[in-house]
Amino acid sequence: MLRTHTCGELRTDHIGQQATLCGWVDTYRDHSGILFVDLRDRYGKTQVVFSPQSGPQTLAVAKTLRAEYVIAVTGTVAARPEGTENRNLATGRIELRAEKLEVLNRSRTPPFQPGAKELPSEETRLRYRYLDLRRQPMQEAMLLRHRMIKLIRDYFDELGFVDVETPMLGRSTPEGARDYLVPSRVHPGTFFALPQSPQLYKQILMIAGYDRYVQVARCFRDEDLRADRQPEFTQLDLEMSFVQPGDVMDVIDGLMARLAGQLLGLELQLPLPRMTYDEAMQRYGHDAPDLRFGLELVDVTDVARECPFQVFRAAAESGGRVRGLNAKAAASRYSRKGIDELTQYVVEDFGAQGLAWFKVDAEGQLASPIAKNFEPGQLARMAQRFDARPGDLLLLVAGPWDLTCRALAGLRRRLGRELNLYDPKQMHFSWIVEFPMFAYDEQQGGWTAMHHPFTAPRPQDLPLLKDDPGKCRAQAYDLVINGVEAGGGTIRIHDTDLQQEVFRLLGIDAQRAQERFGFLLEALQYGAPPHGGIALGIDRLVMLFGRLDNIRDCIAFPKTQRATDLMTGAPSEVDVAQLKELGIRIDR
RNA sequence: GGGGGUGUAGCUCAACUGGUUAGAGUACCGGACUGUCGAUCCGGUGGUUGCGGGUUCGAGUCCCGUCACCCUCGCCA
Repeated sequence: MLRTHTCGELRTDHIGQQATLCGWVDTYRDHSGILFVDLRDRYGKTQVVFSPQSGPQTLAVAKTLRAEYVIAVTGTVAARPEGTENRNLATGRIELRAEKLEVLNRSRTPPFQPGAKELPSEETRLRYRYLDLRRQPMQEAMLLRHRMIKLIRDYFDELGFVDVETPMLGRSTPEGARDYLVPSRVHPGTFFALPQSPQLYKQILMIAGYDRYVQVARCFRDEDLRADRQPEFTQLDLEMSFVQPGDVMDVIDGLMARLAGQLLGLELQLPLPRMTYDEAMQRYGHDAPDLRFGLELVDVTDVARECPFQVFRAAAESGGRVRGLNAKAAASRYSRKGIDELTQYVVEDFGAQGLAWFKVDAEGQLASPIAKNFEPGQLARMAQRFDARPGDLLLLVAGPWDLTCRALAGLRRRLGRELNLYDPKQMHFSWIVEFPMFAYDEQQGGWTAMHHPFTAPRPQDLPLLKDDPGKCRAQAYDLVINGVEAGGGTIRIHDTDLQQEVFRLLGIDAQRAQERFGFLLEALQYGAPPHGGIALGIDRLVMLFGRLDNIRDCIAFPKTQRATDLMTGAPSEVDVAQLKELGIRIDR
């Protein structure tokens, strides 16, 4: 090693010792006769002092040092003179009195300094990612990620899980997300697809008898990005044989308890709370509700049906709902203009017709421009239903069930943030269970799988497959942390006949099923054990545990929202020769 | 595909309703300084106001188009 210690290591115990440090020049303070350099590596910072005692040659070279130069300094560890200690620095009681300096590498003037307070634009950070990754917050995020994955691997190893790698080059399955395709040179005109998840492979592993499988697996989905979504992401993927939903959830409960304990010092109460999908939609309008705060939805469709207010009555009479929420004590917080903004939000983002509102006056009466459209008794019933108290603000949306869910869930999330209804440091873990098997696709006019087509229905719902698929519930469970879907899983179908029946319901005819999933259908006929599993988004977990608000901040080399890499310039055009070899011609 | 935000010096930002030569901090360059730690002090360099077009006597500012980045709806089995 070129160094004897790291830049975060030296303490008063080392006083008098010779030491050699290597690192980057974080800052330098040149006083002509004496010169200070804060030398930085990922372990910390140490002050190096160059003075006439360092020798004229060394001092002269030190004067040429600039930000981000890489140097090796040898010297004596010394106590700082009284009164010059730096309490903000772990190494602040000592300094290295330089005797020898070697410039290992110079740096161009960096576009930004990793130690600076002001953060450059994210564009600049991504363009010069190697500089950004030198920043302490990024190094902490990378370290947190490393520690989390280490804990995960240890945990599953203790439980007897086997880590098996599955292929990155697989078969395209147009169901679900768009695939990233990889052309085959050997078979021109054909393509591999990068995995959206190792779903089918892990089921095959169960059939192969591996019993408990785990993998930290890279996955790819060619869909539009979000603050918590990358085209390339990492899943904790696992599968178990001979299990029921509770068995999988118990394993994850244990993992979450360990991660929360080891990484955050939080003790989780197990089992984690479990709520059905129906209850979540009823109470929060969302299948991944943020349960750090209440603000539950209230249904007043029955009142709306009788009231003269046309907007409400029409919604109620056409099978829709009128629901709303009570922003406690928020009437003064939102002016007319503020409410207009909320209205614009639900209208533009969720397609609501509008946002009805009431402010609760000092007498507990509902006041609003639309109040005249209601009879006093109806207003009183609504006030009671919302538990309206003076100073409250009631916000209501009328429309089809799923629209009221989406709009009010969005509104609830927004109000939770704007009204500081929760402590940002708080963590809430819960399960949402018993999802519907199918969702009806209005455009295509048919059933689609809510999770994926290999999901097993609840045994008691089997008759519903034929009679009323919409009511059929799956053996499915999602882990929700702070309103973020951290992962989801299901018990799988292990019976060929049932699998074929589900395919039929989804409009996947026998021939297509055979083409795409024939290998699975075949494998199911060779002694498939009952099995199920789950996949958790590791990037999201790191984001949540690190209290980051952006998934890019916990990925070393992330993509932009347009799925490009600003550092490498990927994706890029390729040589005509490469295309020719693959039998591909670009049409544009 | 839709909605919104941002784009001015290497970086972070400013520039009232359109009006003189587009400013500040920082970085950078030069000078001074032997105990600083966001060092300080003096001086200096640095601009295609993302790009293209238009309106106007005059555009960083207004209009149209376009590009990039971010947030979001759709999408993400």
